[in-house]
Order: sequence, then structure tokens, then C-alpha cells
Amino acid sequence: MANMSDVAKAAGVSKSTVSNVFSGKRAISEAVRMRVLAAAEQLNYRPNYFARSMVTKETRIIGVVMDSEKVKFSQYNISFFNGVLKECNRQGYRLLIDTLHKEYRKQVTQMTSEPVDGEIILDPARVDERIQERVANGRVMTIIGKPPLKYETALSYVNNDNVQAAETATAYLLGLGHRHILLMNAVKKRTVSQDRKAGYVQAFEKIGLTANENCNVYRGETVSSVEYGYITAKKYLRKNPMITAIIADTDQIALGVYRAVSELGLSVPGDVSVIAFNNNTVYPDEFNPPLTCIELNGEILGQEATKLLIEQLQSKEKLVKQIIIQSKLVERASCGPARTIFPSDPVQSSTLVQREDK
Amino acid sequence: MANMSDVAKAAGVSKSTVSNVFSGKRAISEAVRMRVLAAAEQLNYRPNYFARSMVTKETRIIGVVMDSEKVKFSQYNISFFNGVLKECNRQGYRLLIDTLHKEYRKQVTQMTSEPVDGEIILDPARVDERIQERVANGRVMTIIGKPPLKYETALSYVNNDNVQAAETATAYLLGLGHRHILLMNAVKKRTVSQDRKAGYVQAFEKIGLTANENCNVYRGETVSSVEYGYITAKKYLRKNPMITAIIADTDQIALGVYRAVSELGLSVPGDVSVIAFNNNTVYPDEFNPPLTCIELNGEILGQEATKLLIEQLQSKEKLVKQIIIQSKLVERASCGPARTIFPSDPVQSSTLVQREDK
DNA sequence: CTGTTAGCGCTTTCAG
DNA sequence: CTGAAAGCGCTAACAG
Repeated sequence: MANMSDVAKAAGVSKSTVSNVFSGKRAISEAVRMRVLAAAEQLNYRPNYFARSMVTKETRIIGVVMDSEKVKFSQYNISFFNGVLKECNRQGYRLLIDTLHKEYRKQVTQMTSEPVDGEIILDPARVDERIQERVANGRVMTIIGKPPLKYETALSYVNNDNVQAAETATAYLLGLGHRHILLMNAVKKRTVSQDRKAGYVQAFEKIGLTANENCNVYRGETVSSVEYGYITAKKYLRKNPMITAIIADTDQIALGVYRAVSELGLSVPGDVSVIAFNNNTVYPDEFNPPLTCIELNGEILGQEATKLLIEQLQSKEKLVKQIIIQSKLVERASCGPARTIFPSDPVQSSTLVQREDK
Repeated sequence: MANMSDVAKAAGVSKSTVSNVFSGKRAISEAVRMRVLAAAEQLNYRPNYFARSMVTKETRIIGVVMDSEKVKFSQYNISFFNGVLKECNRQGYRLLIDTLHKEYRKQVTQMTSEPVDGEIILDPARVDERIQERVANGRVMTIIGKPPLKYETALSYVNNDNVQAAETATAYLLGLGHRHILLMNAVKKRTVSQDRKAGYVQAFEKIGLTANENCNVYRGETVSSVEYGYITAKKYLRKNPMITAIIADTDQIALGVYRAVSELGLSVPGDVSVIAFNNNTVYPDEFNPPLTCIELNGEILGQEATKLLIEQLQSKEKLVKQIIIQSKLVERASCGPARTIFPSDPVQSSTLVQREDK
């Protein structure tokens, strides 16, 4: 492949003139410009990415760091990536997905600087080595979700308002008269599940009630989403027939819930109302009945994070900014008024009837 | 950030010794090695990715080139990317997703070499500028799907055996007694739709029948998958009540078909059997009834393509290899024997007569 | 086993 | 507006 000197020679100019034609950093007379471009064209020349990066110290590549244990795109990630890609595309950045495992990169021969200007970190944990290491090296990054507590004010992040989301869902169900609401939460160690629980509890408190501690279930690591929904719903609905509503962490989980409800001879929303945090935005309309959701817009999350990261990259001073994204309720047909006849508690049901009268 | 000279100085050795400690290309005595590593550790040094790449002419990054118009991950892409990532992870490569638009990179200031060793090209078209350009520049690549005809023997590719897949689906339905089978095909300009049609026709021929040309519909570019399924199924089932089976290009399309069938007061599989090429592997079990599919394993496709690409990168001679992946039928509950009562038969149900009258 | 030297292809002063 | 020269941080011969 031809290099800059070849082009300079062919066009009868100096290297730096060629450089400036391609970088646009200095004005070059139109005549010379054309001559250079023609020579380049003919030699099929294009500037070497690395040579340029080496001196400018800029790559125009941003990295996405996923949990290296999992190395998996989930349904949830798709719309997120679409948002990231969209913004990258707009601003002329490339996207590097880096999933090399830890042990791999600890090998001496694999240690290198990262070929990126900045990074988006996914799935932060309470104690997160990846983040610690990057902070220590002064790398620029944006976190998706809440960063570890000790960095909460020091790092930029983009997060859904998970407390608000859970509160909205819960309040909506409370408004429909439900009092025994099962929260099928995320995995316990993720910060999001704490937030969800907080929102849930808060919604009860706001109307002067106390949430039932036993109605918050955390997801185990092992089962699939659909399975988790199915097994858990079946178990809890059997154990506690007072439950008239279920909040599912994802729409896939809700799918399992639907199946459990139907197998128990019950119906949605007649007997059990179902609402989910909607992580993929593809299918809720295809549920039968269509699934009411708290819309978590992954694409916006991805796009905002990318914008923020690039903003940090281009700002001269250190820039720290947190963006919290509110989510909204999308009503479809899976929630209805709480049923008022309960198998085991005539008193309770009359209370509820009274309440409805208000 | 410290550089190699700093480390060399600190450790009291030469630059090349440091280089060899990190590259592992030459044996270094353990004593010196430790000294170097300690110095590096203390200076928080790691080799500069670009400087290294510049001289080795190797990046250990592979690129995925998606249709820049679309800049969207679809359901279909997920499992594919999981396969790619898995293999990248195994072999120590990074993945660059490049979706910059054409006009963007035509700007002089945006022209650069690509920072990748090789690329995987998605969604090849019959005439594909991206491929032509890369061939002209001698870049190494692996195509997913069939490359343009003129390159078919010259380029490496990984493809599903789409002819076989369509034939399998069609033969299965023929075996159930169906004779009027609607093929809801992919977009016409994609090579895959030709293959599907060929397999479809072939299955009829193998049992001495001739496929009805009018039963092959191509998808338009504009509508969503679900919509395409819905609108097309509704239209054709109305127009031609002889149709007892539908082959859908994707399971999302099948979702639309289900809805159309149900709105027409018909049932799956009682009146209409449905089978789909399964592009996402997530939902077929959740259909009601569960959707019979030709399983296209995107993850295997991605993994094989990555393996092949890296193999080409590492081979000294030019390596061209084609990998064809067979797919298999997964029977669920959406196909049944063809119904035997047709509107045009002497014995007709009143509803059907009515419809014909319109 | 270690050190010296010459690039890789570009950008960036600094003079003209 | 253009050119010459000095690096960026590393690897790869080639000597020792």
C-alpha cells in the first residue's frame, strides 16, 4: 500500500501538504489539493489509521465493556446497542466490543493499552474491579447504571430511574385496588433490584400502607427468564391466593407468568394483573392479552451514554455528569381491577369492595 | 503515561529487552524479566497498542460490516454476534462494529485505512460495493451468506444451506398433504430469497409436482416483519382459500401470520399450517400453538465465520473456503395435515361460500 | 541472552 | 501557503 511520501512524490509536493489535504487542518490551494487527491486516488492511497492515531493520541473508537464472564448479548442489550451505534454513526465514531477475559489480558504478552478513546461500562457491580482499574489509570468512561458507591459522585453515568419505575408500576396496581402484589425482582446482587424494591415499598407508604416483605422475590442466577417467571408465579400463586397482581422484572419473565396463570386455571387480567419492566420493546403487543409495561427505553439509554461519553472526550476540562432517565407506563390490557372475591378471606374482600366505593 | 524507554531506563536494560519481555518473542532471563516487570508495574506501563500495530501491521481486531443504511441490530443478529464474540474471546481478538455511513467516509478528512485485520460482511447484496471495494484493495474477509456471483469462488463465506432449508420445510408440508403452500419470502434483492425459492420449487419437483409460481411472495423493504406477515397472510388467504400452509421467512413474520389467521376466524394448524425459518431462537416455544421451525443457528454461523476469518488471517497463503451449514426441522405444534374441505369443493361450509361470493 | 540502530506512516513545529 | 526535519512508541534486524 502506498504511503504519504509516495503520494507527495507523485503529486510533486511535500509530505506535510498531503497530510494537510487529508486532515483538513490547514488550507491548501485548490490546485494543489486537486493534484494531491488525484495522485492519492491513482495510488489507491488512504491515510494509515494507526500512524495517525499514534501521533494524535486519538482513535475515534469507543469501547463497550461487558461483563467478561457472560460474553453474551441479551435481548436487553439490543436496543441499547442500537442507541450506541446510532450516536456513533452520527458523530463518526467506531465501536469496539471487548470481551477478552481477565486472565487472558493478565498475560504479559496480552497487556496493552486499549485502542479506544473512552469506554461505556455495562452491568456495574457493587465492587467492580474494571472500574477501579480504569479510575486508577485516569481513563474516561461512562457507566450504565449506578456505579459503585465510592465513585458515585466522581463518575459519569446514565441510569434508568429504577425507583421511580417500580413506584410507578406499584402505584398503578394499588390504584386498581390490588393490595397483594408480588414483585418478581432481578438478581439480588445487582443494584437495580434494590432500587426496584425501594420503589415498591415507597408506593405502598405513599398511600399509608405497608408492603408485605414476603412479596419481594429475587431471581436466581441459574434459571432462564421464562422459567423463573413460570416457576415462581406458580409457586406463589398457589401458596398465597391473595395475590392479585404480579410485577415482573422483564417481559420474558412475564411470559412465564402468563403460562403459570393459565395452567392454574386463572386468567390475566381477570384473576391476576401482570405488569413488567419492558426490556426489549419488541414483543409486548404480541402477548395475549397485550402486556402492560413500564417502558425502559434501552435505545435512549445507549444513545445518551454515547453522547455523554463523547462529550467528555471532547471537553477540555474533566466533565462529570449524571443522567437519569424517567420511564413511563404503557397501558395495554394485562392489568385490571383487583378481584374482590378471595378463596380464604371474606373480611378482606369486603374491605376491598368498600375501598372501591370511595 | 510511561513509555518503553522509561521502563528500560528504570530497569537498567535496553528498550529491546523490554520489548521482548512484553512480546514474548525472545527468551529473557528470569532475573531481567522480573526486573523489567517490576519497573513496568511501578510506572504503570503498558505497551502502546497503536505503536505496536504500526510496526507489526497487525491489529488483532476484526470488523463486522453491517449494512450502513440500517445501523440496527435485529433479533436475528443477536445470536450471530454471540457466536462471533465467543470465538473472538477464545482467540484473543477484539471486535469492531463499524456503521459509519458511506457519505461520511467519503469525506476526505474521514478517509483512512480500516483499523482491522479482516472483516465479516453481513447481508451481501447481488451487487455489493462494499465487497468490490475490499476485493480491489486486497482486504481479507468472510462473507455471511452468498457473495455476489462473480466472487462466489473467490471469497470465503459461511452460509446456511438455504436451498436445503426451504426444501426441508416444503417437503415436510407436502408430506402432510399440503399442496397450496404460500412462501412468504425475504426481500427479493437478497440472495437468500432466490435460494429459498429454489428449495421450495425443488421439493415439489421431487415428488413430481409443480409449484405454483403465484405462491411465492417477496417482502417489501418498508413494513415491519410482523406487519408483513399479517397483511400478506390476510390478503392471500382471502384471495386464495386453497392455501392450507404458509412458510414464513422469520418467526416474527409468523407472528403476523398467526394474527391474520385468527382474525379470519381460522385456526393454526387446523386450517392453516405455519412453519418459519427461525432466526432468533428465542420465542418459538412461546407461540400459541408453539411454532414449528427450520432452525437456523445464528450462533454457529457467527462462530464459524469468525474461526474462518482468523484462519485466513493466520494462514500464509491465501485461503478460500466455503462453509455451508445444514439446518434442521424442529417440530412443534403449528403444522398438521392439510384440511380436506375446500371452498371450491362441492361440499362447502356456508362461511366459505359467502366469502367466495364477495 | 542483550544492546544498537533503523525504520513503521503519520503529524507538527518551525522556517521560508 | 508550502517544505524540512523532528519525533510519536514500538519492533526487527543485526551485532555482540
